Amino acid sequence: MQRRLTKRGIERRDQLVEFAAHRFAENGYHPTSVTEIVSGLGVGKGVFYWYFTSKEELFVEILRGAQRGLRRTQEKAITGEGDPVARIELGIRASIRWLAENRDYFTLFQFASSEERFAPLLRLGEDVAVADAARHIRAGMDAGRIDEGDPAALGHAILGVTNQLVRILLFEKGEDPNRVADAAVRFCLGGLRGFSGVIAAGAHSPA
Amino acid sequence: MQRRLTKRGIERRDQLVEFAAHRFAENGYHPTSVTEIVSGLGVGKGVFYWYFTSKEELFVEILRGAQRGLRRTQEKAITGEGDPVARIELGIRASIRWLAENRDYFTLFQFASSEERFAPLLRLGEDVAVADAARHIRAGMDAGRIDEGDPAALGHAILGVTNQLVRILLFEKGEDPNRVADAAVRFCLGGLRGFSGVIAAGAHSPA
Amino acid sequence: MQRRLTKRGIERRDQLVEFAAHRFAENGYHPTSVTEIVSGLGVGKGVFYWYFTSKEELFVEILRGAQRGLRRTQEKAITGEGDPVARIELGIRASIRWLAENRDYFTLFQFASSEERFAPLLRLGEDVAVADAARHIRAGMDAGRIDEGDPAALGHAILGVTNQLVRILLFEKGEDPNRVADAAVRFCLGGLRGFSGVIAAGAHSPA
Amino acid sequence: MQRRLTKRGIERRDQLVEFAAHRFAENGYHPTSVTEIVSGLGVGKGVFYWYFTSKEELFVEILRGAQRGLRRTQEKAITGEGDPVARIELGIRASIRWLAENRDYFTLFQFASSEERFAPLLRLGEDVAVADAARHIRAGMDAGRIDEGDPAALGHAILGVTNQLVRILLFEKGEDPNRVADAAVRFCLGGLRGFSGVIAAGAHSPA
DNA sequence: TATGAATGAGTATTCATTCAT
DNA sequence: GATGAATGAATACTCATTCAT
Repeated sequence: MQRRLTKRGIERRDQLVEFAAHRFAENGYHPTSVTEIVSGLGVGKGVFYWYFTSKEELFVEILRGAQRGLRRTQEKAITGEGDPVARIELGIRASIRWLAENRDYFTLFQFASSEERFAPLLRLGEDVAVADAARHIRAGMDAGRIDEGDPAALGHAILGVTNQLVRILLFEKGEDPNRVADAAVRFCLGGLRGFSGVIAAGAHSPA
Repeated sequence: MQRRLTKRGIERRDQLVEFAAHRFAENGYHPTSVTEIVSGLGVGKGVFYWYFTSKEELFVEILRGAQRGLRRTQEKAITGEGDPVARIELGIRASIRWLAENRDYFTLFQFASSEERFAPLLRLGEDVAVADAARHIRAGMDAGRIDEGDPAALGHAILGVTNQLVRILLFEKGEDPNRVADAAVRFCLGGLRGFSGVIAAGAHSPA
Repeated sequence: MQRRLTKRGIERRDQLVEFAAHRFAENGYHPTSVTEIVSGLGVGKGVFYWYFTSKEELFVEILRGAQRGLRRTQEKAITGEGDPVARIELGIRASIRWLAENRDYFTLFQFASSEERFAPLLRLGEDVAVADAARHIRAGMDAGRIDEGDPAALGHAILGVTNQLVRILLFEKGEDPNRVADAAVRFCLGGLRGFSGVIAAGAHSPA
Repeated sequence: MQRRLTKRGIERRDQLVEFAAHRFAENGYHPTSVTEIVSGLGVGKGVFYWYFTSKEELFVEILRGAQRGLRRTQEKAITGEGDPVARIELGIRASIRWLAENRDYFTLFQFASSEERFAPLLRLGEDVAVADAARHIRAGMDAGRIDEGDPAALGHAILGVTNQLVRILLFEKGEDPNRVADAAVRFCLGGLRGFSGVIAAGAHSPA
């Protein structure tokens, strides 16, 4: 929706985004009704539709904002670092730090990934982050510091580790973000160096 | 619901479970209505509530069945293998094989993880699998084949890698399950051996 | 909506159609809400959507039924009459009689004609009736009893006269249907014989 | 609403009337929202309620304006013509010409006739036009050029023919206004001369 | 005069669940 | 075991109107 907003309008809009993000994270997207959002803010229902064309649009906006925030944090973190492996490490640490501070958004990412409507948008953001990582991985390979392999796949592996450890160690067990980051970094950098496996690749078990 | 079912009753019930699982995976849990399920099977609504007390109960049952299936596959795969690292590898490969053949369930796991109601049940299953892996990891550490660390955390890291690669490489890019397994195994075994990182652990960036 | 209805179901459905037709006629289609319809019948809201997919569908169904009823009446009226002009007259009289007894439907026709969504359906019915009349008119022309001209246009002229006189004389002034029919027939049969006009055709006033 | 308007105010008001009339005709009165009207003109909502107390008031105003316009056209057309039948003919021709050039208003008349709220106003205008015609008809009867009968009823019959032929021939089939007028005049003048019917008046079919 | 913001009752429709047969 | 019918609270969204500035 394109609307010229006054200062007051911008504030209202931000209020809505923030409050809704919190409720969505806490209660789920579907179970959170528009009525709940507006009455939680003590405003009329029309207010919601003055700022957003639909509940879906609001969610997409929240998602976009969160992705932007995470990405900025990552970029800021690796600025000035030249070593590709170090850049990867810094990226992982920055992501975990950001997620620790934005638990709501992490939950929203989780949900978005499970709905056909939102998953593509989420993937878009993931792909950008993974492509970034892949560039560093490529550089690491060229420098002989990382085993040859598909850089994008390795980037996704890092994403998988990070998300799972954040969910379990950080949010479920309440561990310290830095220790979670240590564990993630250690596993990922080890993973990047690879290991051929006990069972010869190709000698797969029968279907 | 506990009901003594005739043979025909059992078939009906299974039909419902199977059909619903497919629709839930395809369309989402919330967007799929009970009406849609029963009319898709050409039966009346009473049938549904004869076998299940609620839509939620049905979903839980589907989830439980899927977890049971995955677990059995994993157990079967490692039976007879004594080496702990090989057991881990076999477990990873078995999981990926099973997920490749049960895409619907993978999607359902995703969704379950995003709803407060179902997440605990999902975690339960994950914890069992992770505990299994952790035992092998512990054994690997004792044998000096795996770097010291928190076995459960490492187990979760493996889970994270596996799920992400399955989603992206297998389902999104359509790669061959065996090649996906190769990539996952390689990354995970490397990860288990760890790598101390370029930046000294503990020397974290400022919050 | 295709549904196997029990006897009770058919009754309910008929109830809904009848009641809604009355309310639509009395109050207008838009101003009459689904809530009003169901609560007027003392049933839950779901009942409405058990029988109809939408308010619009219900209206279309009402419209179709009314058109069918009018048409049947017209057909029955002219059965057995061979003279084309007499057939026209009988058709006019039958229409007016039917409209007098189905005032609600007349009002609904009026409304339908004013909404882009429903107008085409209405025109379809009108066209059928006009085509019927046009056949008789054609026959009348061939017999030299009606002036040459476009039969369809003449049929529409008859329709226009009939509807307007029904609205004004019958419904507004409350005149007797037979007298209204007399006036309509007289005007229409005169109109069919035509009159060249005082001002020469073609000598049109300036735009 | 009575407000002393500046020149600019009058222009704004006219803009609103014109634009709204077009949207109402195109899209229907109910489906066209005030928001749509003001945003279509690129102004705020306050503007609307500065000039009109309600959407309904605006519609009434549009209707009144249209009726005034049509009436003026009719009056101008018959000015200077003394023969009553010719006056009728000129009136019909003028009406059709005006409707051809004001299709939007024709549609609005249609709608107004179908809503209890607006119908009385519409009838008022119709009655004026019919009364006019009735005077000429009366004169024609006195001069023996038109069959005896109820002049008002005959006036309405003319109105019915005109409206229907305009809708079908002019708007639906896109015929030339002059040819439509020829057909209408011919039918109406014929109708005024009447025809006793094949079936004896009074010998009505059974109810 | 005009704007953007807000109101809140109202709308059509959905849907998990229950009921009578 | 199974059906069609019914429930009614809930949902997302609309819109004529009002208000503060």
